[in-house]
Parts: sequence; structure tokens; C-alpha cells
Amino acid sequence: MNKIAGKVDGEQVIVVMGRVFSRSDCPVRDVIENIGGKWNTLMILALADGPMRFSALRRLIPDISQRMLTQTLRDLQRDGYIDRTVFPTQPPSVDYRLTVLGQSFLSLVKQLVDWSSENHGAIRAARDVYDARDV
Amino acid sequence: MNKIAGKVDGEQVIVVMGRVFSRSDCPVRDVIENIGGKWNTLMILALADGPMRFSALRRLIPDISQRMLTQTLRDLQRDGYIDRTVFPTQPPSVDYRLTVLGQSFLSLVKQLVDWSSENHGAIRAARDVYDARDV
DNA sequence: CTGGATCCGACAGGATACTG
DNA sequence: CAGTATCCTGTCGGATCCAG
Repeated sequence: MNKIAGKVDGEQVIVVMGRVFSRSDCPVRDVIENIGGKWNTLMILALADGPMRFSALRRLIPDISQRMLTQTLRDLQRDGYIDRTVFPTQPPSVDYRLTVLGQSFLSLVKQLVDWSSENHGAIRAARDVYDARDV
Repeated sequence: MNKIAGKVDGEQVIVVMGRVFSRSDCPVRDVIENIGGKWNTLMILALADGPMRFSALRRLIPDISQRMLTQTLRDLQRDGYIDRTVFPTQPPSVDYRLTVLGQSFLSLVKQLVDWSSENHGAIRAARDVYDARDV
């Protein structure tokens, strides 16, 4: 469980929970970047109930720009969380759905939502206390 | 489980997992910002085994600047994840430790690390496939 | 309908120097 | 030892216009 930073073969590494992570190949970073984005987790949740079309997602999340919608979908697709299917209709339609990996990730996101809901009050309270201390 | 975006009292809201979230007061956003930061989760993990002093954290995470170390600790303290204790010695020493809230959050972070480790390969593979498609 | 291309402001985060 | 202050850069994300 202990964490140690050191050098292995000249590269910086960190040991967390018994695993060795190198700086340039950190598994957690890959995942965190997919959580940290402004729309990523919301998009995962949006697809929780099944496939959705581009325009449906736009309606569901009205305050996302189509630029960020496209970009978010691309990022999630690239990392294998969602699948993109094009139907050669006229005009074309595209739908997005969670992959198996994405559904696995969804359960993590749900836990995140649950934890957030439960502890939201505590966080806000701590923040208020902290902000009141100085000023 | 369904998600609906709409207006309530003129403010944009989103319904996820049966809960109503307003855009300006979204619990998940508060938490995600504490995960998304470059050093936040690493800091939580660093304090998993007990209190640590500022300099100890610097040694543990060599490639963090003291600017970001200070800022990360402040942010986590503000939101109630960690406690900061000053000992009036000469020279002064300060230690940081997880609060109850922080320890609760730690279990989430650990799950994140576990999931990342398990699915890292799949993510990298998907990424390679995606990147190979075009070019 | 599903995007791509471009411009631009805001802000996170790195490097460096200085302080009680 | 434990920070502040300042500068600088890259990237995120919004707005707008264009395209197959």
C-alpha cells in the first residue's frame, strides 16, 4: 500500500497500492483524463440507457456546443468507451452506444455520482468554513 | 435512470439516476474537479497511509512544483478532504492528513486505480486501432 | 443531419526567484 | 521549512461560419 517515488532504469516511477507506475505510461492518467473533461462523464451517463443519435444528445444536453459534443464523442470513441455507427440514409444518421468497456466504466461513474450526492453537503460546508476563515 | 434536460423555474436542470441536478449547483461537478486536477488524486493516494509533511510530499512526488503542491493541498483542504496542522516549531513544520471525508473519497480513488489497471490494456488497444484507421 | 474549420478568451499549470 | 509572487505557455472550451 505504500507509495514510493524512485528511478527504475533511469525513468521516474511511482508505486501506488503495490503497483509500479511509470510517469510516461500511467494507467490512471488515461482514465482520469476521461473523467476530468467537462462533458465526458455526462456523456457516459447520457448513453447509459441505450444508443443515442447525435441530435438526440444535443437535445439532451442543451448547453453543450456541437464542437464539444463532437470532440467528446471522438475522445470517448478513441479510448473504446463508445461505438459510433453510421447509417447510410439520406440525410445520414449516426448513433452512439456504450461498448462493454464503456458499460464497465459506467458503473464507476455511477458510484461517483452516488458519492457526490451523499457528500455534496459536507464539501460545501467545508468550503464555506474555509472561505470564512480569511477574507 | 433516465436523464432529462429541461427547465425548472427558468434554470437549466438535468435529471440523472433519478436525481435532479441544476447546472449551477451540480454535486458531481464539485467532485469531478477534484479528480480531474493533475495532482489531486495522486495527493489523496499519497496521504492514504497517514499524515505527511510538506517536504515529505515533495520527496514523494518529485516532479510536482512547489507551486502546484501548495495549490493542490489548498484546494483539497478547502473542500474538506484533508486537514492542515501547523506545529509552532523553529523552523515551522506542517503536516497534512486525510479527513474522514477524505478517507471516504480515498476508497473511490482506489477503485479508480483498480479499474484503470485492469482496463488499461483495453484502452490502449482501442486507441491504437482508432489511430491506425485514418492517418 | 452530422459534423469540420477557424478564431479567440480564460485559465490551468510549469519555471524561476524571493520570503518569514 | 513552508510557502508567495511573477511570468509565460499550452490547452480547454465557447462562438461562428461552412460542408457533404
